[in-house]
Amino acid sequence: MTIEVAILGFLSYAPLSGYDLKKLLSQSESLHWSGNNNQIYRALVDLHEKGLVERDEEAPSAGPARKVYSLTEAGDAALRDSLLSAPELPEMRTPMLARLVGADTLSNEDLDRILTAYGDELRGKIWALEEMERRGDGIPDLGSERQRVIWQAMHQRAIAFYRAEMEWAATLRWSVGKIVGGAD
Amino acid sequence: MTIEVAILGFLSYAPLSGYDLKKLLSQSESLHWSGNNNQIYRALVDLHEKGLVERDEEAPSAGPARKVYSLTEAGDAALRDSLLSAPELPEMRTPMLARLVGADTLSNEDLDRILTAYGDELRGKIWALEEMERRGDGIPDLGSERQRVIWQAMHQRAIAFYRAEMEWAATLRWSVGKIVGGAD
DNA sequence: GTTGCCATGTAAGGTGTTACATGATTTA
DNA sequence: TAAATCATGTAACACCTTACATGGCAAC
Repeated sequence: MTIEVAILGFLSYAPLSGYDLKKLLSQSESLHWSGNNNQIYRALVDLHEKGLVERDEEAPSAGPARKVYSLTEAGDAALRDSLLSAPELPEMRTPMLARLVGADTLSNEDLDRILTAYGDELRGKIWALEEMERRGDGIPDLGSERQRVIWQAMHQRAIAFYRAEMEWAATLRWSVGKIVGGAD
Repeated sequence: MTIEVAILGFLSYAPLSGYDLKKLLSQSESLHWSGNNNQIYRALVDLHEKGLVERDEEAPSAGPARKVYSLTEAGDAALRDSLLSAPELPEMRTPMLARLVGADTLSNEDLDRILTAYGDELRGKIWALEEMERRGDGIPDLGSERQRVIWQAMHQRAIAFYRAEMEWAATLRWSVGKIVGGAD
């Protein structure tokens, strides 16, 4: 379970509440997590049952009750184990590719329009991510200098992914445009 | 539902059975589909109930029974609609990024080892995809010349994705190696 | 006094995977 | 005769998302 690894990772810096984790996870673009609660609170219950995290219930003098989680020794070991286990390959999910299966039903104009719209959408996303970077948003302020390099690289990876997709769409648009030379 | 779009797309070329579709879908790397049956046969039932496909049951003189599906007019319209609707952004799922959240618990050596192993894994994947390409595998033999350019581009996109990830891992390895200059 | 943030959780459902189950035909 | 391919389907479960539900505190 990939979210559990991320949670254990974050807890390796400091004890955190579910709410804290939710913010950290949804903040970070490259973790591409929707920000839903269901998953996180259930993952924490699960990790607690497995003895990988400890729960500390704060009875607050002011503000809402918080449950603060921290790594146990077993949790620390489990984190190391999953970091050192055989790496999993990444995957891309691009609905556009599924759409293009049926592209032969489209006129050249429509196909061009679609690829252009896709490129525009991607440009917007890239712009937003670059803007985040400029503001220092989306990059957790946790860990060593080495780790800060890693956070940066993760963010860069997300940007590069969208940029590659944008360039791919532009190239494809050019290729299919060239074939028919304006026919249709 | 992204798989339904792909199915409608394939059916726009010719009537096909569930088995045919299964082969086409799992063949194509960029559609990144596991090849499971559950999904596909249920999707076909679903599309049939919605009136988007027609089912033709072949009573065969030899061989097993086949149910051959073809697009209805409504199906054709639905396909066009989904192609022309607002494009969805792609996503990458990279478990490695989730792992790297906890990278600060690792020594420089271990981190280096992990990134190296990841790069090797990616290299293997890229090699396999390039091999497929050389053999003309993984690219459906369907549609116009324009469409063949699209199939090619889809395959190229998958390769480029893994290659970008491999280069990213190498760069990160170099960056973190530089920071500490061999310390630990 | 209403909006926004802190903080916890649940319900329902969509999407996808692995594995199971069956049986005929073709190829080595 | 054993293995691969053709062909259909089901069961169980993992993962992830949207939306719902509740309540206190802070700021404007």
